Amino acid sequence: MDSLDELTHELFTFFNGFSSWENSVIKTSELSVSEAHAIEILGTHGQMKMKTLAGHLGVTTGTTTVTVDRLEKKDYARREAVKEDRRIHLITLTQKGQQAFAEHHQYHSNLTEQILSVLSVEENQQLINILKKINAEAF
Amino acid sequence: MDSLDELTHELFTFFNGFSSWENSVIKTSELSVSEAHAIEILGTHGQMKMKTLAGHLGVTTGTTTVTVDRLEKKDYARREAVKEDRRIHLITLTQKGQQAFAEHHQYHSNLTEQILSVLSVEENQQLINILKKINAEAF
DNA sequence: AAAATTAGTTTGAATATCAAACAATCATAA
DNA sequence: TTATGATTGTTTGATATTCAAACTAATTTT
Repeated sequence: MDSLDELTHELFTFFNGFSSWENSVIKTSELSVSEAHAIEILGTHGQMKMKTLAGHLGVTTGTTTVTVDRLEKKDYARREAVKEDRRIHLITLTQKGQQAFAEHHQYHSNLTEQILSVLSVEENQQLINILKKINAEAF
Repeated sequence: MDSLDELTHELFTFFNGFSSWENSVIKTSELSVSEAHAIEILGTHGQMKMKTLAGHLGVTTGTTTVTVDRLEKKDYARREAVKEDRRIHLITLTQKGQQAFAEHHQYHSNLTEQILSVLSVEENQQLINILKKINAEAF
């Protein structure tokens, strides 16, 4: 097996491990996968309009309407009117939504610690360095 | 921002980039996400029974029945009887299914090359080394 | 002011998913 | 060897997810 194949294999094994970990974490919450993703985006980037949220989620605005409806019903988010343009609604996390975001972030930190525990200090630095490069340039 | 937070951020940025890349690749095909996942698992591990496939997919056997029905209808996979135990069906990729798997694998290689292009030879080696450790021990 | 554009919602259809009930087959124990 | 129990996979009924296209309301352009 050449180096390209080897890296491909390790990359996708890693990705799949991450995926199933993420899914199992979400299943412990009261949220669906799409709701959890919306909360993560809103928590990370702050309030935004429907169209921007749809863009981040990679789905249509129609789908996003439904997701935000459910989040609103469960009191994780709310729509806020904008005076300057009454077509626009800013989606904002409620207290409960921010709480859920914080909890989810804690889970992420836990996984990172788990990963760190199998790496040396030097490897940790290498990994940060490499990920920064990839994130900035590769996608 | 401490080192743990920094790594958490880079890890999940990387994971999200990977996710949306994977989804956009699947959207170019005639396959749904769940069908593509099933093909990837069957292509990687070879033929297996429903229950094992369901386990790999992280869904119930009921859901897997539906997925395999569709793959069979589109001629990507077929059920094979087992003489020793007639309850079991081995799910096998057809020629067309293997073709689809090969194409998908090619996409994966392309992404890996894209990632490699922003790394030095040394960083490439570091990344393989680190991923191997994580995949073997962390999840 | 009319026409075109934009933001978001609704609708109708296909797919995804689960839990629970079910049918067929196999294994075990009396 | 039969009766009981366990396993494998399918079906069913319900809810969730998603999209494209039609639609409404508001804003911008001409």
